[in-house]
Amino acid sequence: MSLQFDITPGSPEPIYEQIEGHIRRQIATGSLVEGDQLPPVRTLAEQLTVNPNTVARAYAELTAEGLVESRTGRGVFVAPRRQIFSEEERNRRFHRAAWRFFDETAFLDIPVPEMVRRLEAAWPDYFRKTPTP
Amino acid sequence: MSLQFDITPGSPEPIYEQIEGHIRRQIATGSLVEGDQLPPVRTLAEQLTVNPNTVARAYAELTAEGLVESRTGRGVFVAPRRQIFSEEERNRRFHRAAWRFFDETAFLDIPVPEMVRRLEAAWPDYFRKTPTP
DNA sequence: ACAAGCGTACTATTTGATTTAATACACCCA
DNA sequence: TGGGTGTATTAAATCAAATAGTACGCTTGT
Repeated sequence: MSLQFDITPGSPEPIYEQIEGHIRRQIATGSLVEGDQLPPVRTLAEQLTVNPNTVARAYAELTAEGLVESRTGRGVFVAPRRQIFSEEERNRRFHRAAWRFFDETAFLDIPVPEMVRRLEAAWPDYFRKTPTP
Repeated sequence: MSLQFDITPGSPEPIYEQIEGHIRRQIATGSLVEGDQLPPVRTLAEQLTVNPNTVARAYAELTAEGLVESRTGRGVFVAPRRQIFSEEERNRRFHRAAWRFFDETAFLDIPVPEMVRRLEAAWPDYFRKTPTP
């Protein structure tokens, strides 16, 4: 697959994290499914005008997370979707995410019920982004 | 006030952002209210074992946001709570916060209704944190 | 008027992460 | 065997974060 996306070189978010983010989202939304091959390191690097090491780093971290699998000499493939985190870890992560969300929206003066309504409304939009063609 | 909190030096989040975060949260939750004076730059710097410049940077950004006001020669004080952002900016920020939240929770395998329920449950907990004594 | 306490500004330096660069190696498959 | 794959290594360049030290101007209380 060609993995159509661009990166923002000047961004405070490191390039390798941007790459991870794009791929995570594509897996989360089903644009990439189990068994799909990611572009070769050198190919994606050329496409993004970026050093192969940077792409390799992104792939390595996704591999460490268990989201993708690297089959040596063959390529990197989307892993079967399984329970990645323990119950405790999931709670920790949810808590962190929720607090960050509150931190970022506390000064928007949006009442909680309205906030929840807008979140529910935003979810399908997030999920439908980059739909499978 | 003494602003009891610590910072994590090894963290990927810069120290000045950690300081901003703590103060923003205290304002958001009412632990700090309009007119309250923040600790002097040098005092907070000593308390956190951090360079005064780092604290000054945090204060400067909070001032730029309009959350606090610097009265020259007197100190930095919590500003009157007003509408800080335009409608458009508020929407932009909500959208960004929502997407980041989805990014961070997409692999937790929590169904959306459960997610919303837990968010609503977490809100009072967030708000009651560090209550006014 | 003075001194103490406050925010602010400036320059210089250190430190660490990010990114690029250039190789090199091992594996898989036609 | 050869081309394509992931991976490892070392070196260098770049940039933001943080520290250090100093200085200036403002306000307040004496």
